Parts: sequence; structure tokens; C-alpha cells
Amino acid sequence: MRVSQMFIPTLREVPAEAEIASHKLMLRAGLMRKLASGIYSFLPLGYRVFRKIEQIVREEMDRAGAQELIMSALLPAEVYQASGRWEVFGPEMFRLKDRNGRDFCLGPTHEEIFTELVRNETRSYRSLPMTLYQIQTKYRDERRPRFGVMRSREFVMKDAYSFDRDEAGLDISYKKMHDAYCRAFDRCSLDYIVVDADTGAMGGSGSQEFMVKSEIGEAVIAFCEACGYAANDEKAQCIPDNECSSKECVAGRELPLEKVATPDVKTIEDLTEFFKCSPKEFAKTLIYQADNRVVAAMVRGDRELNETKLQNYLGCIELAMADAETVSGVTGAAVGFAGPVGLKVEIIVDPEVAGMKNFVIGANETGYHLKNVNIGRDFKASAVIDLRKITEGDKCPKCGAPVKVARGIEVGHIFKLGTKYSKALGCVYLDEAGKENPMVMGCYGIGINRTMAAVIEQNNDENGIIWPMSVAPYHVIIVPVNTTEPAQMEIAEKIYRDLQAAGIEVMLDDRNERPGVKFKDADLIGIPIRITVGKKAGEGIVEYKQRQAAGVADMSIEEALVRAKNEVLEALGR
RNA sequence: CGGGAUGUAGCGCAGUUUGGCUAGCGCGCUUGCUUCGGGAGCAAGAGGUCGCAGGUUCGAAUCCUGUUAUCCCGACCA
Repeated sequence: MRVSQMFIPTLREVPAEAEIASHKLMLRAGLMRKLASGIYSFLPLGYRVFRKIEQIVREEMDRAGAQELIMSALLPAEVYQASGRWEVFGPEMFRLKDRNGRDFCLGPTHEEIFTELVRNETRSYRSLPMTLYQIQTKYRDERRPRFGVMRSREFVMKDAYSFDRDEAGLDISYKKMHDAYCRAFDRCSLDYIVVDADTGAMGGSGSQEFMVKSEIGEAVIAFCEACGYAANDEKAQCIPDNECSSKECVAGRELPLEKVATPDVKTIEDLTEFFKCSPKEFAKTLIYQADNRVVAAMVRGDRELNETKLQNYLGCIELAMADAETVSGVTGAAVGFAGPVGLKVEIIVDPEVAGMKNFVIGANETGYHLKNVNIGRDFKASAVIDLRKITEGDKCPKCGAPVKVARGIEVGHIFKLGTKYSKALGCVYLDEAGKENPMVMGCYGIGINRTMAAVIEQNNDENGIIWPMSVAPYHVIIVPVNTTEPAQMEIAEKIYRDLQAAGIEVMLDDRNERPGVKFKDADLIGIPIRITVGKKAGEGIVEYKQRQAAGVADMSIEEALVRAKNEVLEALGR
């Protein structure tokens, strides 16, 4: 298309609202504009990219045997009430009423709707397995929309749902989706990692996330370069490190319990200062409010508690640090002096703490700590389970090598749901013997908008976006340096026609702008190949430039045409 | 939801402390001339109820009260 006729409102300066590279560039390159917090309009160039990503995902879903359909974003309350999620979603769900006062919502996710559809229409084992999907808009009234399209209130998700007879069937359907996701993200040229994930409130027997490594990612992932283990930090299993630094511990003798006055010594930093020793010789006692009960959780002084692990163990819906009033009610001391000795609540202990001897804890008395505490002798643990957060250098739970920790953007998530929804909603099939069984389900999501932002996060430089060919809004841009030179325009027009005839998506920058402006815009919007028609046009020479490469090359028109066609077709795998 | 910050032209900002404004600057936009290989030069223009509402005052972008929107950190999040 001719740039003079296109709606590409590029910006020279970065709007103040944008912080991260992808958000800034999506605004500057004229891909989108904000309508409200977490709500964006995609402009022509941005929408082309959006549709290409969508199409890649669609092709890979179809190739994996999934069938596309489309559902409404406007959903009646009943279907969520049946599964109990009308309440669970809380204020995150956009709710509205129709003219008769009936409750509706804008769908935040569609498990229930798919399950209900299949329940109503499918009865026989002969129809299974089956995987259905849609690429459709979701609405979530996020507490804090962030980073442009990275966490927005309206977004497009590809959501797929598999229905199988049994776990073995689910394993196969799940694997197919896993492989399809890999192909889709590969085609988007994303550098991603597949990590084990916590199933959380979704329940089910297994889950993996597709993470694009990025510093601005909201998730933390641990991975092992030695054996390939990778997990979300909520899920990552920790191997206790019971290397002890104190002599008493090495000797293995239990020393007599001592109460030490520690006025104003509250934090771990204060304690290491006061006792002149390593934080590894303390244990933190954290008081939590879990639904209606109060529990204590202990991790070593230098560790952080992993709330997901605690929550999974407790099986509670709500988990939060107890407020100061609750803490003093339980411990009889101000915050900062909690300890397990004499505590009347459930005490859950990390294996590292369980392996410690003669350590220091709060005395449950304001201004005092206990020294030479020993588990078993001085207090009893209700349970010993892995409770801590993994850190860089921890032993890999699979092979023992030191793990690395990085941040990631979650672009895809696959779940083995099992029978949670099928049982709740009565989604059953009849087997050969005529017996009713719940279908075994999986669900699979890809955030299209977020994937687009992730591609930009990984493919940009100080001049702008560097689109991979597969998702670039156009493949080639032709830049005649001076549109008032008929020789240049003639050649530019010829290249334009030839490439279009070859099925290449091409832009012709026919604006009567100075060359600097056109080069800057071409770089900013990130078109993979640029063909510049300049002074040497008269000799039949043009300049060829790849967006991701530094150099330029002069060549004949014919050569440039051949090269552009080859590069585009090769990159697209045609 | 807790903490912090900010709303002045399409974008970026100054002016607010100490009220005097008929509100400026850069970019972009329009017109003309010149220019044409990395965001051109000259000239002439268009564009703003200073987020909104109320109050104080002779006078409010500026002070007070309320409200709303946006962004950041945290908490939270299928």
C-alpha cells in the first residue's frame, strides 16, 4: 500500500504513560491508542500484526485437530452460578443487567460455557476425544492494568478445551496442544521456555506455562541449564540446604534453651546484627490468616515463604499475612517477636527449619528472643513441607545442579483440568457398556495481545521495532529518496508492482518527505526489508537493507527483487 | 485495596512555591517558497473552558474543599 494513503500516526516523542519498550513502541509506531486504562484500539498497522499472530495460532490449532467456533462475550449469570464462579470471580468480573434486571457478565474465561455446550450436545464415547477452541475477546476488570496491552482489561484470548474419556486420553490431547503451542510461538520467533506451573484455583492434575524471558515479566521462573528442568517459582520444588554455619550445629548437641532480652530487635537484619551471626541461624515465624483459622509458618531466616505452597497445603481460599492485632492475639507479643514455642496454632515448618539445631526464634514476648531452640524438644511441628521460595543457585530438584532464576511473560498456559468442571456441570458421556462417566477435560490459553507485546519486547532496538517476517505488518518497504525525481519514482513503482505480483506485502513510501523522515519511520514500524531508490536509480542500482542487520548493499533492481522474494518466502516457510 | 506521582493544544513540557495570564515553548499540523541519503530552512497561520465541580478573592492554571482520570510501587490475580 502507498504510505501517503495509510493511517499510521507515528510519534516522535514517547507518551508519558508508557514505561516499557513494547508499550512505548506500540504507541510510537502508531499500532494502537489507549481508550481507557487497560483498553486499547488497534490501528491498521497494529491490527495487521494482531491478525497474523491470530492466524498463526489458528493454523496450529487446526493442524492439531482442534475445531474453531465462536461464542459471545456477553454471558448470562446462571452458567457461572452453577460452577460457583459467579462469586469466586468477585469484582474482577464485569457485571451488568439487561432491561429485565437479569444478571449478565462479560466473559472472563469460558470453561463453563464450553462444558455446558458439550454436555448438552454430546453423549457418546464415539464423539470423543474432541478439542474445541475460539479466538475471542475476554474481559477482566483487573485491579491494576499494566504496561499497555501486557495486562489489560479487554484482551483477545485463544482458548481451547479438550474432552476425553479418561486421563490417558487427556494426556494425548494435552501433548498435542503443548506441541501446537511450541510451533505457534516458534513461528512468532519468540524465545520462550515451558515451565511447570501451579494449578491454583483451576484445580487439576498438571499445568505448564509458556514464558517469554523478559525483565519486565510479572512471573518469576526457575530453570536448570544442566537438565532442562523449569518451573514457575510458585511451583518450583526446593531442596533443603542444611549446611550449617554454627559450631553447635556441627557438633550436633542440643544446648540448653536460653531467653535473651532483645529490645527493639525485630527484623532479621536487626537480629544478625544483635547476635553477630548469619541469618541462616534464625527461623522466621510468620503468622497467617487462612480463611477462618490462624496458622504459623516457619522458614529459615534468609529464606522467603512461598504463599502458593502454603495455600495448597492448607487448601484454603484466602491466605494473607495476619494483621498486627491477630498476631499479638495469638503470640501475646508485638509483631517481630513471634516464635513457635508455646504457640497454640498449627505450625507448618519448612524442611530446612526441621533440620536446624540450636537456632534463634522470637519468644512470643515483646523484647525477647529464644536461643538454642530445638524442634521436637522445644516445640512440635504440625507438618513439615516445602514452604520456601526458590532462589538463584539453589539445587535443581531434578539433577542437583544450581538453578537460575529469571522473569518471564506468560503468553500461554495449558492445564489438565480433569473432571472438575465436567462433574460440577454434569458433562458426562456413555461408554460402551452404557455407563455414565464424567469427561476428562483440559484447557489451553494463549493471550494474543500479550504475545504481540512480547514479540516487540524481544525484538527492538533504539530505532524501533524489528518484526520477525512471520508477523510483520508488511514484508517490504520501498523508499524513493526523492519523490519529485521521475526516475526514482518509476523504479520504485516497478519494484512495488513486481513484489505485489509475487504475493509479497509491500509498502511504497510515496510521501513527499525528506529521506530522513522516511528512514526513521521505516525503522520505527520495523518493516523487515527496506529497498531504497536513490541517486543511483539512473544506473539501475538500488539499496537493500534488512531491518535487523547493520549494513546496506547496493545491487541491481533485478537482484533486489529476487533477494526480497527469496527472503520473504523462506522466512515464511513457503 | 494500601503507598507515591501526575492531569496545561495531537505528543513532550514550562508556568503553580510568592494569585496580576490577554497562558507560553519545542515537536507535529495548514499554506507558500527553497531544499532532498538519517526526524530540513525561511515566512505566514490554525489549534487550549489550564481534568471536572464548588469556594476564597477586585482578580485563580496558581490558594482551599471535593471529585474524577491516568501512571508507578506493593498487595491481589483462571
